Amino acid sequence: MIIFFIEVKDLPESWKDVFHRFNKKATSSRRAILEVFEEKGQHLSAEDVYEHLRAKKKKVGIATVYRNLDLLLRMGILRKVNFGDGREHYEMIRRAARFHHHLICTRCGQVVDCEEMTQEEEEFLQHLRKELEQRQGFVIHSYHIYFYGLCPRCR
Amino acid sequence: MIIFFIEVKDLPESWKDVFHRFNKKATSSRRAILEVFEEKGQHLSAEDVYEHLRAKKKKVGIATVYRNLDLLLRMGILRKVNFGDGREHYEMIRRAARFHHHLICTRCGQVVDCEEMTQEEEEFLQHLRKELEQRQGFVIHSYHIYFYGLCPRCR
DNA sequence: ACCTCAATGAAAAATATTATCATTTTCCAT
DNA sequence: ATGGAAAATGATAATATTTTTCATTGAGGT
Ligand SMILES: [Mn+2]
Ligand SMILES: [Mn+2]
Ligand SMILES: [Zn+2]
Ligand SMILES: [Zn+2]
Repeated sequence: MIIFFIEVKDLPESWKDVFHRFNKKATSSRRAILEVFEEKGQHLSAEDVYEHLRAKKKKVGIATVYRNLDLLLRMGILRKVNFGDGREHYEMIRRAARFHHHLICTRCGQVVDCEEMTQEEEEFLQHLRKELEQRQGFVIHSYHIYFYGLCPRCR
Repeated sequence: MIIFFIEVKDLPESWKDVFHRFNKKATSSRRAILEVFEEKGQHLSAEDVYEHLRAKKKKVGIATVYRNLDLLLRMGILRKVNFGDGREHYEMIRRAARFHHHLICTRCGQVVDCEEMTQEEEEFLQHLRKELEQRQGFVIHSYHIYFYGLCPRCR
């Protein structure tokens, strides 16, 4: 019985292994931050994360939030997105979820994820990427497309 | 003779007309800022512009630089680009120059313009844009592709 | 259980951007 | 050209965001 209890408690936390792989400690702050992203979704600023943590009665200093957002970024767990509102936002990169772009309303700031990508689109971007790698001598790890316009309510 | 002189002096300054069209005054600060972009090229931060102005002995307050970068942005003369370095950069949108994307080295921060776009690429992006407009109900005015990776020296 | 060093919190500092307001400049009507 | 209204500017203060500092805490290996 006790063994069973331990198992179900530890199983969802393969984050522990991820941190270990990076020689980083799986601290409660780090887990709590990841939990916020898993529960509260995308496009969170440092302040957003900080507020969500407070709401959950998990006290984490704002400096620690910044430090760990940067760490998770370097670990490839988060990616940084910029919507031109003067602060950085982060979202989780899930292997499960499709890669996506962003559609931004330049009037009200609304952000929409563009998830569906056709096979054709996928191929095209791979092609463009290869071409750029050759032309510029870069190794390209990722890309990000932002579309700007007016949302249904603002147009 | 005099008429000729006036003509060649005023001709390059159709900026005057542009400002007039927007009911904005063609002040010396604004012209000086545009001159910096014409001479010093792309990817300038507010501070960069400010420094270039000082170097040219043209004294413009930093607040005025910020105000006018924003104005030129709204007028569609500049576009804002973000390379994840904590400050906003601006570059001129020239009808003459080709639209371009950016390739960013995530280690050293180097930024490369990707200018050449094939007919195929152009068509593809128009297609994607149309599709998104339908699907999301947005009107899309522009887009921007960022590629991230390692530059030849950092790879 | 102990020990070491990474991680953290609180606060100060550094950066970047925006707001305020008195003064100056532009530009339009005379 | 001159005068005047209104916009634009400069200096500075204020705000917002992110980073640094450093004493204390806690994670994880032994
Ligand atoms: Mn997203
Ligand atoms: Mn560019
Ligand atoms: Zn909108
Ligand atoms: Zn590099």
